[in-house]
Amino acid sequence: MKGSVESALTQLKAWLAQPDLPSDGRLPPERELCTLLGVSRGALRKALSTLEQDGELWRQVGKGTFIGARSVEKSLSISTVAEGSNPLEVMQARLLVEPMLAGEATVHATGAHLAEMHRCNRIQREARTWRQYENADNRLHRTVAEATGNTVLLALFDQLNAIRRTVVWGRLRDKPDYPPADHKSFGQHELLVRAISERDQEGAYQAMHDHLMTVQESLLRASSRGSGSEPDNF
Amino acid sequence: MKGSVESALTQLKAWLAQPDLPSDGRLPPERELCTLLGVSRGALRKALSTLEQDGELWRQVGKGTFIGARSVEKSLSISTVAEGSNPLEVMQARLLVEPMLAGEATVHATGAHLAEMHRCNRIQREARTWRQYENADNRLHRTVAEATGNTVLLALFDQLNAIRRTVVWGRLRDKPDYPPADHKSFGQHELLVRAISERDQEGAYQAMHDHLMTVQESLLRASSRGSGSEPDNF
DNA sequence: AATTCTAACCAATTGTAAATTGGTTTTGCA
DNA sequence: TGCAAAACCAATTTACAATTGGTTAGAATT
Repeated sequence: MKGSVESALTQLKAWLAQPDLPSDGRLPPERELCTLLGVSRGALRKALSTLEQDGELWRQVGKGTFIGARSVEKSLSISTVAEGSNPLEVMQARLLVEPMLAGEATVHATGAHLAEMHRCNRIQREARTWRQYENADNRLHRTVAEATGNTVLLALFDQLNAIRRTVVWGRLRDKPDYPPADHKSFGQHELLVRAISERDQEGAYQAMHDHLMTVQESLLRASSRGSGSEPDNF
Repeated sequence: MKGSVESALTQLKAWLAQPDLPSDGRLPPERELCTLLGVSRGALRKALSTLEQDGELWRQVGKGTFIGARSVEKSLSISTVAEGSNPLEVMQARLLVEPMLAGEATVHATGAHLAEMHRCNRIQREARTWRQYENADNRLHRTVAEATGNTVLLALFDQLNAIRRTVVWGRLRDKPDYPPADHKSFGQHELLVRAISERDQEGAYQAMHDHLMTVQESLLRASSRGSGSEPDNF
């Protein structure tokens, strides 16, 4: 009959109105529920589908059908994301996000931000250990994010950074002992800070993009070189 | 003999100095390693223990023994970020992030992604309740993030979305009962999906940007109107 | 002829039991 | 007494079967 789906919808709504449904918001599997309501599985599924579009329940393969809104805490775990990712993917995300942050920083950066960036540049030039260089690099990138003046963007950067660290952790065994000598990054970092200082939005975007491109290139070079350590300040 | 532990420590350090140890930093299980080094398990364990106290490796039952420092997962609290933010700031972050995601989606979107986006468009056109409309909107935006094919970008979008929901949580009084009638968003959503379908990167970026601009405008209009409900699908 | 129902199959997830692994205790031996 | 070997324990991973939402093909019904 034609109205079988509507009938199923009615039956389903009536069943959901029951006061004694399980407290975890999970309703029986479709194969049980359809016999319980005396409708075919197809009709039940169409009824469930409309209720899902209304946001009154949500379904997931292998898990079940649940009342209410989907739980959000799914992919917020940094380690979970990191496990399903790889250095190249993180790098490409950085290539999209960080130049945008640099461009935004040109609009909102304060004098304190600029001073801190210059300080990072100086520390990098004078760095004598890899650790010093790396710390200054991290600090510079985060200062750019701070300079956007947007706490949400800063939180996103921190999330990206945490994912990056977790992805790299375990892969990078032995870091070099000394900072890079003939390194492009020196000049690129200074170009970046200059562009932000001069409120050159496009220039800052480009400088950050170029810098991350060289990082990506050395990353690719390293991974193609085999199991060797990943270089640069990735 | 007395110096068996010291012998084990020496052997172990020599083994760790090997250049071809596995890249994940994991050592062979104790039962293998002790035969490998020709020492008893007890002596090996004492040697491992001293190295662990020195922070040169860490161990966990059932997992293994690893070189380096334990990974630390510091979880970034969404509610903390949300408390120090506001709807306008979230909106500006969206304006910077989501058009970029849309542009990237044009490169990597699969047929399944496009089908899902069209489905969201259709549901929005046919929506009869606000909740239906809002669900489809959320779904569409998330599908765009999925279509980037980058799990890190997807995680960042989820983070941004979670912040948005938390920020809006306490401020949104009463939602309208019916979906928007003369709404710009209809056309904008369809423009967006069309641009992604046609692999028009710049067009997708622009469409998402325009869409979010109208959302922001209505948000500003609402907040200037006083304590009234924030409209649209913010 | 069209629709709907049934059954089978698929893919994601969960549940479970066995195997693995670091930590501890017991036993054997010199 | 001291140490090595074995046995045992608990946390974790792995392998595999069972469950569950999603899909498709063919039979059944109208």
